Amino acid sequence: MAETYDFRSVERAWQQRWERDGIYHATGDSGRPKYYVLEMLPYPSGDLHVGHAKNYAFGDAIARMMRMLGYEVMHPMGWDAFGLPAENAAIARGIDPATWTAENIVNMQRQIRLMGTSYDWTREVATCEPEYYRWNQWLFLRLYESGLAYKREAPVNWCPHDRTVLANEQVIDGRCWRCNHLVERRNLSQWFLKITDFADRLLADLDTLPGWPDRTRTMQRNWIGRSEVVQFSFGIEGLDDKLEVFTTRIDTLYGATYVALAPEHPVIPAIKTIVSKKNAAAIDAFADSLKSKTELERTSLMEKQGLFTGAYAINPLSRERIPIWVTNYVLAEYGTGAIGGVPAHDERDWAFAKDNGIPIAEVIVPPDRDPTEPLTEPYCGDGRLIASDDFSGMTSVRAREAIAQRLIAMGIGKKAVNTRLRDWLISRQRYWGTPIPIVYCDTCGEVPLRDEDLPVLLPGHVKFTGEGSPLEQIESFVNTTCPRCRGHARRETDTMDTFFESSWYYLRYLDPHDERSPWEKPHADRWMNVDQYIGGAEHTVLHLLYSRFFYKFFHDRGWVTGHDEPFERLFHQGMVLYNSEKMSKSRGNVIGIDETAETNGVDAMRLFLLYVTPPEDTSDWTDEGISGRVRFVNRVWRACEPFFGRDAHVHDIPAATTPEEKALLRGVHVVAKSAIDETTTRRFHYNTTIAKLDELVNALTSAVQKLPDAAVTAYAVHALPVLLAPFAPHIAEELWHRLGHEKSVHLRPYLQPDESALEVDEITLVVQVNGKIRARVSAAPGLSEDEALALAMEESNVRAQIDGKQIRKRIYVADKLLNLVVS
RNA sequence: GGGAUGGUGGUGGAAUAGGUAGACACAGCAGACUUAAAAUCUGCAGCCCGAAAGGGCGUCCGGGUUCGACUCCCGGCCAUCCCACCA
Repeated sequence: MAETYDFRSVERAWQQRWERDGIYHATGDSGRPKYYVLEMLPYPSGDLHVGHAKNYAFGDAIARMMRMLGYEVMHPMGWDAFGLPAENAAIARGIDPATWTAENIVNMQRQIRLMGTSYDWTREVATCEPEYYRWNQWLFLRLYESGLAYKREAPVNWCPHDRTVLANEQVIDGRCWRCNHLVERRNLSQWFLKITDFADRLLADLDTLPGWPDRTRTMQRNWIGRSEVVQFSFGIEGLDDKLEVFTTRIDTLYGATYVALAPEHPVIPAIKTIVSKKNAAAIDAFADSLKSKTELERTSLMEKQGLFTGAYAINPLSRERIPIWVTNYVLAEYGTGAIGGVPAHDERDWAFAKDNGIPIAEVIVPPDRDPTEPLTEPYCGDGRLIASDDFSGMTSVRAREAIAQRLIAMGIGKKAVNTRLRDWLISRQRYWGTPIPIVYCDTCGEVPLRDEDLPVLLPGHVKFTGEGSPLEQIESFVNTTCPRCRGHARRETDTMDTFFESSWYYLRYLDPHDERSPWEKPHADRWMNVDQYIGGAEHTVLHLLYSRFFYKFFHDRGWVTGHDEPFERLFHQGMVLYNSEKMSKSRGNVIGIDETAETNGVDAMRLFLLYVTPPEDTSDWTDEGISGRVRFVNRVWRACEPFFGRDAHVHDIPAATTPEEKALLRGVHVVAKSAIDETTTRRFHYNTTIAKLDELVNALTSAVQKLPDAAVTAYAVHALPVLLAPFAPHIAEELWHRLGHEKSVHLRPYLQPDESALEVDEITLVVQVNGKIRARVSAAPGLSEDEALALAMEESNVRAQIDGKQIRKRIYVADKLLNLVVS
């Protein structure tokens, strides 16, 4: 009685059964080797679409494969639940951020369950729960004690109308995204984490991560931006102050024709005292004109602008007197905020000097051609120095060392390492985040809370006026007592950047209900490090760098041991388009999980997402494409259906006699080999495995017609659910039970490929003459070279090609190819 | 400007130690079943010449190494992504 496959009821029924039986729970004491596979925890934004589904289908396939290969698999899921969208929903629609977030979590949990994923839900965490964020605060206190958390003034984007700090993403064309007022740069007192202390290790240890994509490692290297520099000082004519600058090209020092300062440079007030009133006023006006500009505008979008201050610096080696300028192109936040301008040998300095009438001056390191020929563009390469006193004649490499030593000997220079990486600003003047556990006491000043004071609870049901941080306006939150002197104190009202909690959540999963510590070390010892981390490439720098920083801190404290990197292997899955276009709500072209599960089924969706492209590539969701996988699922069902209810507990590999039988048996083992190889090599190109599954099902469909009683056919039917289990878990389980098996197919070992089943008994020998294919002959494997030659010579085509010529050389690749070189 | 990655039929892709290019699928065409359609099943299919046998060309372009190159090397072009005045 043919019944069609009713994926809707089958899929739902098995999801409930798996959940009830807890088959994906990792206890940690199974005695099997561990494998920790982790997908980046999602932000609970509302609804999932097939782009998310690709990530989960992929991670789940790996988790299921590893389980079936004998590992105890840690596969947790949770919610990166603090953040701005919840607060915006609160402001826009009057919903409490906690409520909005909780509703989204419920919905997304449902959707992720609906995908039939094998998460261990007993380990679920949500970062907005006090049970989670109290450990944020606890970790903050440990960082504070270690001197790694500190407060200082920093320039930030400030909207004068809304009286709040804005994230860079909230500044659109220099204006506030909500009120459209011009955004200013303002110095505010902010909390920072001293990630720069770890710069050298974060850089060097990238070499210990061969399982990361090269591109990601390169980007982190560039982001950290380590350079070895010489730092030295110019004297200022008429002042005792020294002007610290640094350079990677100290060999060009004799070519400096000006010094350029950032407008915020601390020496500027002193300079204003020694120049004319007119100059001083001009300096202020210039600084004001840049004040409203964001860093992006000041650097990338604007022309290089500058103003001569009226003051002069003295080149410490040449003793030349050179003008001091203020400019927009020198960054206050990088290095010392001042540079020596060498127009002849630096592109930016060249452009600036030309625009502002500053002399290019002498060439110090001429290019390899005629040194008397004037430069038409800056020369930035190395060379042999001229016009540099006793350094003349040296190569750039030698001169860099010699000049550095001279400056050091003069007591005004040193070698230093500079990084582009800046300390991590974690303060946010927002409500929906972890309160920073610091109070400001009227008498003791800045005081950290004690561990027993934690958690500092985020007050609920706050009013959003849209002006400033809501926490500032809640008296009962702000006013507190000092843990040191019991006097009056005010709480810090800034909250933490949400990247703080996502920098260590992978450890909380291991011990999610612990009330005495963020995690107990034995759990970390059992499960760390994450063996395979999966997530989007957009987190290449921030999240992955912060997590590495935190893990190194934990390692230094002895809270984790082993390799001091959290993620051994990293995989960036590609995104999903719909008909080659980005999915977006405004376009109305989002393919949701609910709809596609309803119309096509979850197994078809999972198979399609794994099949269209290798997982790292961008895939294109098309209606035709998904219907191809729906057809495949139905074909699987039809092939197995005649065997339902038959007593056929087939486990041993049956004898296969005819070529068709052998091919079918081989097809089964080819799939098993492919699935296992893709997993163990960590290539994860399951698209090729599924293609081989297609071939197997095609062969099986015809075998069910032509060889319904062959032992091999029944064997293949019973093998199919096992092979399919990691990729299409529902139909695999349903078939498995219909075929008469009791236990879940997901608790079985994967099918082990058998060498003799994989053997072929006929090969195609390719015969080439001078590298061109002239014939293909079938033969039994194991041909000798002479036998191959004899077979080749039976082909009239081959004989025609070598007729009248001499065979000069024979190349024989066993069972594959014979190439005859003739002339 | 710097860096990374990639360029294969109408389409997505396969070819993972240099050895049958285009597996598998989608779209297409033809046939079977059907009153018909859908579904399903079978077959065809890189391009050019040829009735066929067969031949020529073919993995962005140009060179090179090799008996043999999608694969390795050199030079170019194009695309995508990331960073971009970092001294």
